Amino acid sequence: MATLKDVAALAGVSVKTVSNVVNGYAFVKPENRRRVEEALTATGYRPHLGARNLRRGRTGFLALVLPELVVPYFAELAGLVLGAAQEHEWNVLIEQTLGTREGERDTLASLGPHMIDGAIVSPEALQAGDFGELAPGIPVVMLGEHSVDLPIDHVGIDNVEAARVAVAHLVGLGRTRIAAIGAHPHRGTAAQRLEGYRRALAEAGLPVREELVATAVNYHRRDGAEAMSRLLAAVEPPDAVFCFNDLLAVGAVRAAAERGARVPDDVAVVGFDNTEEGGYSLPSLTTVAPDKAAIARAAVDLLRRRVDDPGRPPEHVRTPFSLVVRESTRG
Amino acid sequence: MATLKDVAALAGVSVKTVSNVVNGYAFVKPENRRRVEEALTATGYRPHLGARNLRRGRTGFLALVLPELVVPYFAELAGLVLGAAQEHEWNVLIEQTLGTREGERDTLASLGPHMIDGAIVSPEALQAGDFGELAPGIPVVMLGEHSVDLPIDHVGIDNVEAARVAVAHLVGLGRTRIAAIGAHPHRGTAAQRLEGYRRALAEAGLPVREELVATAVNYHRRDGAEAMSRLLAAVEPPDAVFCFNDLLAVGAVRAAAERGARVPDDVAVVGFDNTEEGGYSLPSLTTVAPDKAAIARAAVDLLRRRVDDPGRPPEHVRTPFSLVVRESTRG
DNA sequence: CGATCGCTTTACAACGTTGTACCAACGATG
DNA sequence: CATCGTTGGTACAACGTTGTAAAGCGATCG
Repeated sequence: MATLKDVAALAGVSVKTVSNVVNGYAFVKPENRRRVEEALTATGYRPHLGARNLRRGRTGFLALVLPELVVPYFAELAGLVLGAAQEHEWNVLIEQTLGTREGERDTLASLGPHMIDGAIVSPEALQAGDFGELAPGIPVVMLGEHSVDLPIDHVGIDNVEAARVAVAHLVGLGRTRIAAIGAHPHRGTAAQRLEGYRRALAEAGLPVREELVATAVNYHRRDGAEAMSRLLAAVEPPDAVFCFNDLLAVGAVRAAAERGARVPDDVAVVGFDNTEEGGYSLPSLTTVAPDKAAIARAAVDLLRRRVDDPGRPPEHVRTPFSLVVRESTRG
Repeated sequence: MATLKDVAALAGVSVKTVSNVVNGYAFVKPENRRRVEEALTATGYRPHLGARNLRRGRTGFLALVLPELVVPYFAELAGLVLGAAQEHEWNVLIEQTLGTREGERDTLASLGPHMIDGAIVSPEALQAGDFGELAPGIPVVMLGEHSVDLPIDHVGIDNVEAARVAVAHLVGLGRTRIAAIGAHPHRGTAAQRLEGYRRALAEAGLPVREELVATAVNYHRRDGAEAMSRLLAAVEPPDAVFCFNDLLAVGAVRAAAERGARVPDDVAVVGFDNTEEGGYSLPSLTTVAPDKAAIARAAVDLLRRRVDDPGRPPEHVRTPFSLVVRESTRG
């Protein structure tokens, strides 16, 4: 592989001059610049990023830390982050934590301070305080949970409001026994969506029945199906369900079908995330649609600014969302 | 951040001795080893991978090049590759090509020879000859398409046989007008699955009707839906459809429902890939289930061996598959 | 008792790049 | 004509790591 040395030899100039041309330094004699550029293409020179990193202290890598790629929301998000990062000439290192707190710890620790310029983290189990100790000095942008008290950059939608809108939609259909699937003791987003759920019920003058709030350990299809089965087996089953993500909703729809409950006639279902899958399921899912592209873009932009100026005050970016109404809540 | 120098100073030994301890060199006096290890933990030393790369010539990175993360099959595969790579102490760099030949070219070219130890590529549009020129000297393992003539390591299932089995299953249900969705002029896997389709029909003494072979530009849900709509609009619609991946099948099922065709009563549907989504769709999908974990493991193993010994003859690994029969073909 | 051997450690150089310091040529200025 | 600033170029060191060569040190052998 061609190095600066090779190119310099071919062009008849010093190594540094070639480096200057490569880096767009202004004061290079046109004649020399031409010669160097020729030599550059002739040798097919590619800078050695490891060496550059060693010298400059920047790696050109960004870590995207998320629970699981098999969860469509994260897969879609990852794709968008990849695209956004490319525009900043960043390469993306995707790390799966598998949703465990340990996984999130290990990942951040193992990446070390040298390998990445910064990280975009979608925390699931990670607690607030963990960040300071785990990623000392690593610029981090958090996704999802909105904890204003943390001195960390953050991007996300207003989860409380989004959940409220979703449940208000169910209320608007005339449903009164509205269940929630996805409560979780240690997840920030779960708490916020639950809060929005409560708020919508309160606004409608409906009571919050604890037996209609189903927890979900993970947010997979299986968990949604199990929760829905439990709910439908009750003496007074719900006439609507708000699921904290689309996967839960897909599982819930499936479980409803298996138990002979019609969606939306007997149970209306609302999901969250607007994954493509929800648009094709039978019935198609009404869902909260966060602007994922905006999230990805904002996260990368924020990280860029943080890297360029580590001292700046942390910023909280709220990205827009909308409610997409489809068959699962349309008589 | 602590460097070897810092650790050495603290332990009162030379830098190299610390390096030796870090790298597990056998001949270090126990006393010194102890002191170094203490200093190591005291300083929280983490090797600088860029520097190590520069020195060793290995980066510790592996590129996973695939069309799109939003396609569940690739998301699942990516997750598994991430896991398998971890066991080899490899970090994974995921690159999306978006299925275009240009994307695949650019990706391989931009990664350059320095950034990665090797690449696992799931080609979609890339032509056979492209590899030699694009990735000169980069160890590559190909996934999916099985082109024995290429001097490149390769992992995949027997696509022809898998397709044959899938279609034979439909034949076994007594279906006679069996359609195929997913034909594509430039995709190796498409050609092979089509071949398996033809073979199964031939074995059953059924004619191959060209009007029952639907092409799909991409392999997304939308394409499956469009193809299914076209097929069902025909004078003599099919009574079964073999889709070249699960996404196409999901789209096909949706289109069938929209046109009032019952699955499987009116049209039986078989997918390919055994994505989790297919197991929860209504009806759940009968599908060809490649052993994705085996594919991921084999690919990483193969790459490891190729990296360690660039001269070895290329190997073609066939991973197992099975047919998972579910509601979409069960009366 | 000197030579030899195995273990242990170290100094040094090098990987490819870029920042710093410095030098040289040049035209313009006083 | 001496001085100065601008422009263009180079040599050198350093980023953190590890391979190489070599040296120090006991112990063992002839």
